[in-house]
Amino acid sequence: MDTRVSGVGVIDKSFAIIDCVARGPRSLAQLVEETGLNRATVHRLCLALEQHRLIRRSDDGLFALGYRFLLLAHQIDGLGSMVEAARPHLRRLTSQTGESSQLYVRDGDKRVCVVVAESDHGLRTIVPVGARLTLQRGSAGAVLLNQTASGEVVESVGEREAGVASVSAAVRSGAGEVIGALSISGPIDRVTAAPGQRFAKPLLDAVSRLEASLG
Amino acid sequence: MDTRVSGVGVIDKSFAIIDCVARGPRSLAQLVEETGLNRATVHRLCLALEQHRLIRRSDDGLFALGYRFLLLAHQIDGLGSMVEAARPHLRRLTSQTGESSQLYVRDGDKRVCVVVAESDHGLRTIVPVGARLTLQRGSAGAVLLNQTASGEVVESVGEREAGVASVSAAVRSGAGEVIGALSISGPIDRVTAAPGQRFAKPLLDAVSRLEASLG
DNA sequence: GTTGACGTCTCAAATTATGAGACGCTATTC
DNA sequence: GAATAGCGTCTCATAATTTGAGACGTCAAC
Repeated sequence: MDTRVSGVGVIDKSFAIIDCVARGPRSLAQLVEETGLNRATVHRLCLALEQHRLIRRSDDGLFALGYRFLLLAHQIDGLGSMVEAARPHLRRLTSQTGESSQLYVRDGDKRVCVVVAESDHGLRTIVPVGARLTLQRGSAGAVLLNQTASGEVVESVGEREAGVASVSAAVRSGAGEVIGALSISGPIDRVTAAPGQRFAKPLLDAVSRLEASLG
Repeated sequence: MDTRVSGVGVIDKSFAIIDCVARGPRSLAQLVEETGLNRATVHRLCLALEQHRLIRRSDDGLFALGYRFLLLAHQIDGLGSMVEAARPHLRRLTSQTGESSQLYVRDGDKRVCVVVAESDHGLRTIVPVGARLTLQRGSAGAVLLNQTASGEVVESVGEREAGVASVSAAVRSGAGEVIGALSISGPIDRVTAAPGQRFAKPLLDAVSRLEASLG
């Protein structure tokens, strides 16, 4: 595995190791094999990452992700409170519509899913928290590119993934800037080719309530 | 600031920078001042961390925590599903008892708070998600040290923090090993000096339901 | 117009990180 | 029971990376 990402070798190698461990607990030997790094190097970097609580040792000696990531995730500026505030609104929206809902924020030229409420259907769109998707396709992307007016929704049908349709609306701060996109998504067969028409009202209601609870 | 933690200089310096940024967005100059590192070094490490999406640049040019921590937090082995499963149980427990509840997991000689449901009281115990506390004091610590039997609760009064009392019970896996501690906590004035007597039943009920929903 | 502080960049020098190989332990095989 | 293989851990001479002084451009303040 070519571990070069940034040109700072130790950071590149360390996060190559962390990426392996993020897929599940692994032995030192497995990390050596998967990263292609020298065994002494992997060992030394694992010890250092362990001291920083980015990696931990499970009872059977395997290396696993450390809990420090949990704390760091909650320290992302402004995200913690937004996520906590948004969760009940997404649950309620999914309960009302019967379809999964997601909240996205913009990260450079991508969007990141930060809250998810999944529907009970056996067939449902799965977007895990932390997933990074393009801004170029999907209704949430257009919303986060600031291409909508307040009170307006965007729908997309089969843009990001075949058979899936979605509708999104912007979540704005008190100052009016777009801070997130709230989406409803599901299979076209169920949400129809006009999810905007079908879900605009509950979606915009949820946006209004979320904006109110953010202050 | 002495950045040495593990002896691997680049990791130590990088996480000194990340710790500063975790306290809120900062300029390069502020990071130089707070870490005591050379400006060129901070700049170079910030660019590398940015490429790894551990740091991002906000609109006004400040360095902020990157969203990759959100994804990594959700990839901590087994934690994501446990946290999702636990959340409604903690909300319900807090609703029933009127006091805040928390779920802890063990991390070496510490415990980490992974789910929180806060009560509505103006006076309530605040334990943020990600907080790391000792195993030596507090009811959850004793539980995670595997010092309790199934169906038993542990209470503590003023041990970890003056004026606060808590009661905890072990959450066990299907194989019977302790995987977490569910706690109720609040001011002594309200939860009394015998929180175990007062809350054992709803706490153990919540534990049973949580264990059932974990599989 | 001048000055100071900021972020960005370069590259010679300084320092750290690397990795080959040794070691001890444990499980497996004969 | 002995031999072997593979694991994790550790050392240190060498290789490679990282560092940081200083130059540069930009912008705001005076």
